[in-house]
Amino acid sequence: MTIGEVAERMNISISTIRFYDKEGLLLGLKRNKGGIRIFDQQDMEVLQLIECLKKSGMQIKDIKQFIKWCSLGDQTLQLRKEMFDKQKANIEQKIKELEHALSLIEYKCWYYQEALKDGNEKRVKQLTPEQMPSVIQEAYQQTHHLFVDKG
Amino acid sequence: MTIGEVAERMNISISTIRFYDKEGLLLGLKRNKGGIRIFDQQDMEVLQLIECLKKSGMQIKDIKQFIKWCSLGDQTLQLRKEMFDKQKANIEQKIKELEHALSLIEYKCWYYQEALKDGNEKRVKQLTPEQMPSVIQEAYQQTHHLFVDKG
DNA sequence: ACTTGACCTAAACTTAACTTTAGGTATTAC
DNA sequence: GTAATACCTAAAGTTAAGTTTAGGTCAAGT
Repeated sequence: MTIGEVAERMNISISTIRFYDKEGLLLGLKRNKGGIRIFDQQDMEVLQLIECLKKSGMQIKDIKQFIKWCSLGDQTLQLRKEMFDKQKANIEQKIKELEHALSLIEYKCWYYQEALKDGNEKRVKQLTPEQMPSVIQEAYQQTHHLFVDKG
Repeated sequence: MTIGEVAERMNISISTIRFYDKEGLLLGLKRNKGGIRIFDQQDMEVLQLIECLKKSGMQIKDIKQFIKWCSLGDQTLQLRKEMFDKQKANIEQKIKELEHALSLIEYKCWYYQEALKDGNEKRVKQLTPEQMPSVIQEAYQQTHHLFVDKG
């Protein structure tokens, strides 16, 4: 496959793929006699791995390091394991933070929904936790130290 | 409180706080006669809200927009609600992506742990899902289309 | 009086991850 | 044969979210 086909299939831009190649993330990528990149199934899989690791918050330079380690064989197994152990902890932490943020946002969604019923924030602002739906109450109790008077 | 005290308490750098102020995120922040910023409890709460929204992936310009809407009163309630509804969907999507990435990473952690027992990847590379621990099997089945031959 | 420390501003710099531009090659379509 | 396409490189530009720098004010301590 050519770069254009890969870009369309995977929904990544052509320039991004070339950028990854330049950065050394696509080790072993073949070219034809004219210098044009030819992608096979494995190259596609590397690209998918890159996208997944990026979504996990890993930086390009670390993905590059990992890919380089892969090419160096068994003596880098320990390093690769440590990298993933660390990344696992990173993701778990991120998920926790997002869940916490979600609590706040869910409270806010409910808050504004109530405020809109009245056209103003007076009533909802004065509600005590006991007067909130239990789902919101939980969100509120996790995050109410964050709430601003202004709403 | 002064900027230095706030920075230390909240573990944000002084320059970041000044940057937020310059960007208009700290509307209504007072100064003393010498021009020095004086923070009260409400300003701290706004800062906490900013940190939380940032962690949720919201951009500074959107946080700024929200804060501006707050200052415009009840006619912006609908807009504020829509912003949070949208942000709620964003976070839920992000959590899903992270959980998917976590599956891959958990598989990788297990993979390298097994590989290290042998000093190479030969055995672990050939295992079928039935031969994996069930937790890993689930992760594998969600993500095995991503795996590269090289490990 | 003078030095120190905490504050101030404006403006330049930084970093990551791309994207855009400018100029060139090679294959296919008419 | 020439025009349109899809590819190529190197280098400059972009954006977000800060950080750093340079130069200045002000209050407190010695």
